[in-house]
Amino acid sequence: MSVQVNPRKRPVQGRSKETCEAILGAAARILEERGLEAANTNAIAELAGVSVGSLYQYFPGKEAIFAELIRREESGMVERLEALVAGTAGCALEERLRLLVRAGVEQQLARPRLARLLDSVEATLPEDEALRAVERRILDLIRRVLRDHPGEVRRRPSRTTARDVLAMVKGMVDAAGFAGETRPGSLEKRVFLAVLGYLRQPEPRWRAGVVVREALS
Amino acid sequence: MSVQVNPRKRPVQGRSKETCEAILGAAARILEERGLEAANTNAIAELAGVSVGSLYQYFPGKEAIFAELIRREESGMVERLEALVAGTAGCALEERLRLLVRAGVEQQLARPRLARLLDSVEATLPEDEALRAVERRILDLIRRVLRDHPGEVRRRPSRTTARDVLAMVKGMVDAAGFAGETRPGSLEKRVFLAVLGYLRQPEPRWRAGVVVREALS
DNA sequence: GCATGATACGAGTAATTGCTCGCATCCTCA
DNA sequence: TGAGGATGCGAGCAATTACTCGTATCATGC
Repeated sequence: MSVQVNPRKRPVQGRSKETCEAILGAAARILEERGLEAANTNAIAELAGVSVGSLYQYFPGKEAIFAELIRREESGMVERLEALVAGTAGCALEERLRLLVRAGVEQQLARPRLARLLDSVEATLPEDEALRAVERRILDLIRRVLRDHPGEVRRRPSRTTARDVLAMVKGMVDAAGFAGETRPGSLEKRVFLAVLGYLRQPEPRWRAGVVVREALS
Repeated sequence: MSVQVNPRKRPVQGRSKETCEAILGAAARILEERGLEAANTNAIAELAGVSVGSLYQYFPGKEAIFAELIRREESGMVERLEALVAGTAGCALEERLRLLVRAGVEQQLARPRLARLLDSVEATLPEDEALRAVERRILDLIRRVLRDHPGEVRRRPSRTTARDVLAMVKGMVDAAGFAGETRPGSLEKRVFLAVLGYLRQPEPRWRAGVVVREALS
């Protein structure tokens, strides 16, 4: 019943490493070119130029392949972001946010369809502690930046705020990729504005008595 | 090869309407409770209490069922939103946005997993003119609201701005639903702040000479 | 009530997909 | 160099899934 998402056996020789890479690369290409339904083990093995037997030697099933792709994508991302945060410790909030946004946009726009699909596949996979840890690191990193500039931000540096920021970035970038935007410049600027706007927007002051009559019958 | 997403035959008698509804309801429940992989035609028919033969009488395949679910969801949404915009013609921008956000949040949070899955399924379906039309109506509606309050918004009322707003709302609400948020109040407020912040955030003034040294080796 | 079309049924078939296993080949190291 | 482990192979079986079709039942108009 339950789905196994961990690799079955670690490759030790050089050629088996290549086999694994070929499998992962083929899975990625099929996902982005033909979609999730087309990404079955036979098709992956064939495009990889490898037999199904070899595939199953290293992965217990296609979910494990997807999971490995996600792990690589996410951990590459988080390491880039953490280096960025560490390397801009003295910089202004706007500069740091701009760089973080740029990294996120570039990552997601490099292979938009693949990134989008991996995101949605991730939601269907069983809980993976390694992935949860990476997710936490990203959220913590956002909170750290917010905490470094207390006077400039009106949102609390909570997990919720971090999740909101991450979600709006992902949402906007995914939509842009889907709509065919490929030049990162304009998108990056808009995402940056959105993030900054959310963090700086003051709580609205309720003018007493302003109640909207229900607009629907 | 290509996938047919239009219904095969319109039900004319009452009982066949019920059959169709049962099929659509069962498909929705399987999607939200067991995920996309489990939503095959046999399972849908069984849960609907209907034979596969009956299912295929009205839908050429499972994709057509999903497409119908999406069409209903989207067109229900767009009609609610359009009524809202029309009914608040004289109101302040903030009130109108708040109501729009509320409608979106409530819709998506009513059955978060289903809404999320339908969104990702939609991306894999072939182009459907009816769905593109609904999408356009939503974007136009956002642009109309922006145009109604020219002095209060710093973004152009373009398709891109509308897409950005829609994407950040969807992104935030999806993430919140996935994280287990069920109370709409707090989420609604944060999404509202994000939208307002994006629309009002001024373009940053570049202080000349502020260039960030590359933070990575 | 009966003729006709609409609706429902579900066993059964074709196609797809997941996965195994026995055997061939390659690599490493003593 | 040869023994043993690592790697690769792919035919083929089992399980799943999509879908059809002959038959039975129901609804409606006459």
